[in-house]
Amino acid sequence: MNAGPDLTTLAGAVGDATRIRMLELLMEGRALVAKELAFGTGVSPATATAHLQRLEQARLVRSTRQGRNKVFRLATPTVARMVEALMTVAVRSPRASATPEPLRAARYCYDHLAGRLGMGITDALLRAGHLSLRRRAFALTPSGEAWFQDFGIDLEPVREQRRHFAHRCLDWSERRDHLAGALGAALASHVFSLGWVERQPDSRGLIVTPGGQRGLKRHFGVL
Amino acid sequence: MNAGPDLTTLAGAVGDATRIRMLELLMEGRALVAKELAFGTGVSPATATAHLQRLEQARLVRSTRQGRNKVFRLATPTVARMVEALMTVAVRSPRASATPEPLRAARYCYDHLAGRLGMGITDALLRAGHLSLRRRAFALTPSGEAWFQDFGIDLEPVREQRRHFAHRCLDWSERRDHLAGALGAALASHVFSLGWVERQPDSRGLIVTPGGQRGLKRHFGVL
DNA sequence: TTCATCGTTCGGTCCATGGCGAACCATTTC
DNA sequence: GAAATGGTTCGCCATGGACCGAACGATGAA
Repeated sequence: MNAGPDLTTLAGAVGDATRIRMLELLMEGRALVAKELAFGTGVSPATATAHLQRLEQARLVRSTRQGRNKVFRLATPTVARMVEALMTVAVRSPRASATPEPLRAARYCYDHLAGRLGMGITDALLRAGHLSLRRRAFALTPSGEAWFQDFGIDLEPVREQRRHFAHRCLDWSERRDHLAGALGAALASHVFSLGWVERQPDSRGLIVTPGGQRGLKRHFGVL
Repeated sequence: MNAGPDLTTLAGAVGDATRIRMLELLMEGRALVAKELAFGTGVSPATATAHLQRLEQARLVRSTRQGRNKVFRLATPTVARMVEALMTVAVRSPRASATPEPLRAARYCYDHLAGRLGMGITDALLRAGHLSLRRRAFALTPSGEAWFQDFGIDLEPVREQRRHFAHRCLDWSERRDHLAGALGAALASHVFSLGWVERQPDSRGLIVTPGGQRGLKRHFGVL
C-alpha cells in the first residue's frame, strides 16, 4: 500500500494557483480530460501535464485512460471535503452567500456559462422545448436545432468536435445542471462575441452588459 | 465587510512548508508568540515575521500585541476546520502507526476534544439520543439540552457566540466525526475545568486523569 | 537612564519551480 | 497506410520568494 503524502508535501501540492484551480474545476463532480484542465486554467498542455502529475503523486486526483484521452477526477470524497473546506475559508463572507455574488450570478465553467446565468439560459431552453433531459446529457430537439441556427450558431462544426455534444454540468453554487459540452461552449462563445457578457479580470466571473441584458431577456425571457 | 482571500491567495498562503507547520502548531489551541513560532519551525525571526504577515493577510491567523510580544492564534474555527481537513488527507496512510498513540487517544483539535476521546464522547451522546446527525452539523435534542445543563454547562452563552453551534469535525486520526463548534468548545472547556483531562506539554496530546476516567465512565459509559 | 528583549525592515543571495515551445510517442480516424 | 489529435518529455528561461544577517524601533525591566 502506498502511504499518503505528509502534510508539507500535501501543502506544496495544493499551494499553487494553477493546481488549486484544477481542483476547483474538478469540484464540479465531473471527470475532466487533461486538455480541458489545461484550457480551464489557461496553461499549456505541457505545463498541465506537470501539474497533474504532481497532483496525482500527492494522491489528490486519480486518472484513467480512455483511448488517447486521460480523464482526471478527485481521488476521494475526502479530498473533495478538503477542497470544500478551503473554499469555505476563501469565501468566508459574513453573509449566507457561500459564493461571492459575481461568481454566483455569472461565471465561466472552463468553457461554458455557469452560475445563475448559465442555469437561467439552460432552464429557458428546456422550458421552450429546445432541449430535453437525458440521463447524462441534454438532447437537442428539432425545434432547438432551428433555434440555435436562428440564433446564429452553426451546428455543423459543433457536431464535428470530438467531445460530448451537450453535457450536463452540475453547478456547485446553484446545485443544478446547466448546459456544457461542445454546444455549451459554442453558446458561450457566441454570447461572448455578441458582446452580451464580458470577462472580469482575474476571475471566472462574467459581467452581463446592458445590451446583453436586453438580448437575454428577448431571447430567453430571463435574467 | 471583510472579504476573505480568494482561493488562489489562500492556497498560496497555505502552500508552504514553514507556514503549514505554523498552522499545525497553532492547532493546539494555544496562542503562541512570534518567537515560539519561529523556533518551532526552525526559522529566523526575520523569516517568521514575513510568514506570519502573509498568514495574517490571508486572514488565517489573528494577532494581538501583549507588551513587546505579539501573540498569534488561528483566526476562526473555520480555519481550524480547514487545517484539520488538510491533515485528514495528509495522513491518509494505511499504516495507523503514522499517528503517535497519545494523539490518537486524546488530543485537542483547536478548541475541542478530538482523538478517540472526542469521538467516544460524541458517540455516547449520539447513542443516548442527546445529539442527532444533520447534514453538516449535529443537532441538540431536548434531552440533550437537559443533559448539558445537568452536566453543568450553561447553554445560554454558548448559543450567543457568533459561530456554528455544533459543527461536525472530521477527525484525521480516526476518520470519523466528532463534536466541534461552540458546543464542542464549551464541553472541552468544562471537562478541562473539572480536572478530567490535562494538557501534555508541547503537544496537542491530552492526558485523562484517574478522576477523569471515573467521571467519563459514569457520564458517558465509555473509555 | 540604561540595558535587554522582541519584532520589523532592508538589502542581498540563491534555489525551486512554473512556464513555454518543440520534438516525440500513442491512439484513433479516415 | 496517412493524418489528426491528445499527452508526454526535454531543454531552457525567468521569476518569485524563502532565507539570512545586520541595523533599527519599541517596549519593559533594572
